[in-house]
Amino acid sequence: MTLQAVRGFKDWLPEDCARYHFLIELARNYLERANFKEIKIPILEKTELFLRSIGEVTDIVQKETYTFQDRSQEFLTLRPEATAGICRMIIEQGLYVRPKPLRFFFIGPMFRHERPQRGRLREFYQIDVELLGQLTPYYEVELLDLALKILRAPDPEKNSFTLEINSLGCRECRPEFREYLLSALQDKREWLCETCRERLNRNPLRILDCKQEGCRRIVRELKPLSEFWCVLCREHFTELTELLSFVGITFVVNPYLVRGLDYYVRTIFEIKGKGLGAQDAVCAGGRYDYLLKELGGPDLPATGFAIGLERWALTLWGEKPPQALMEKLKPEVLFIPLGREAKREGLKLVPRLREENFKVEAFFEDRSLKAMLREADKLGVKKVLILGEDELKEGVIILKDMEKGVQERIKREGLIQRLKEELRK
RNA sequence: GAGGCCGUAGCUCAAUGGUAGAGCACCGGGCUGUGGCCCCGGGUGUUGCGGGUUCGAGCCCCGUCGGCCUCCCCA
Repeated sequence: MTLQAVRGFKDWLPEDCARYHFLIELARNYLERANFKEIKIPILEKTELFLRSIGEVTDIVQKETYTFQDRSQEFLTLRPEATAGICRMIIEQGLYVRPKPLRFFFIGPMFRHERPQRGRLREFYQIDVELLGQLTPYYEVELLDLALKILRAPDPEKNSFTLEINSLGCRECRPEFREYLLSALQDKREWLCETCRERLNRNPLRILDCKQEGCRRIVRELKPLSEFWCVLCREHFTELTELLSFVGITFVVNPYLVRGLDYYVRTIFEIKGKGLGAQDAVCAGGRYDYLLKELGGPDLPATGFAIGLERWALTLWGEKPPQALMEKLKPEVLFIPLGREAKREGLKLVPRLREENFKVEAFFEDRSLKAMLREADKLGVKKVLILGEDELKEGVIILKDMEKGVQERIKREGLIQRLKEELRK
């Protein structure tokens, strides 16, 4: 192979467009009914935006993003996520003065320079949903319900998604837990795995969801994060879980669910899909009450989630899209002209049929009727129109039903009416 | 970024270090105004790429690119 796509970047074949567009349209439909407004943000942002939003753990930006300098030596980054860009937009465009809550959603590709594996590409699509305002737990439940409804909508019978939630506490109480973590783990340092020893310095919360059995044993001995919640955080979480039960949402409280970044507070969640291997979070989200202010905007609490489009499709259908979706790719009508005059006629007839909203393929090649009918068969087309010299003379056209295998010579004037009757039942 | 497995035709996969194959797909014909079924014919290939070992490499070694799996990271 002399030339190939960049690693981790995937082509979308017609079949891929069919299934991804189906999911995107479905999500868009749900979001718009919940009064979320679609927005678009640029694919490139100044690197500084991500440095400031991701904060302390700056090596994430350096190691995991596509960052480069443009011709004027400015550092730019292909967006690795949507939240930072949307916050920048809200501040820059003054959207925060609009009636609260603000409800926005964005659909587009994100870029992360990570090692590709199943369900993890370097270019991948997210459906990103953000809700900003004075956020009571009611809003959070509304949002969780919406996320689950969207994910389950393509196949409501099948329960392929499970919701996990946790609370990280707030600025008042989380530092206390962090202190406790550091001191409690200090004397157990040597039993932690190598990466967790590194995490002690860089990102201690992450030790909670380490996958090594040794670390997990140690973590289970610790006092849980929930013991450190302040009164407000405790009340918030209690009300949240009570409301989730009230509306009948099944969930698992995972006390070891954490986020790597500092701006997350209180409620965080993940929705995991079945059959995805190690990368099984189809949807992840949480509150980021401090982010807008940290980026120089107003003090506006916020929460949101992002659905990974490719993972969503993988959970629903695996590698192969369902047959019903593929049917939409097939044309309804195929025009086969025999001879020069018939081709000329076709140039008028075919667009006319398309104006009537039929999906029409047309062959303008010099091939045998047999060969073209063979193609028609492969296309899966329902009706074939054959126009030859005899038909031209008589002002008729052959309408062939490919499923029944029967054909009929009908008057040209009656063609559209006839197709409507047969295809628009 | 670390480790492991893998890479042969469009696809799925065979081939002790000794002449690269099968099924499906595809192309041509039987059949220049009638599809599917059938029959006949065609292998369509830089064995990912580059080097090395060997009389001889798809197979062994090194490098590289890509895929998958686990870790890292996961905004």
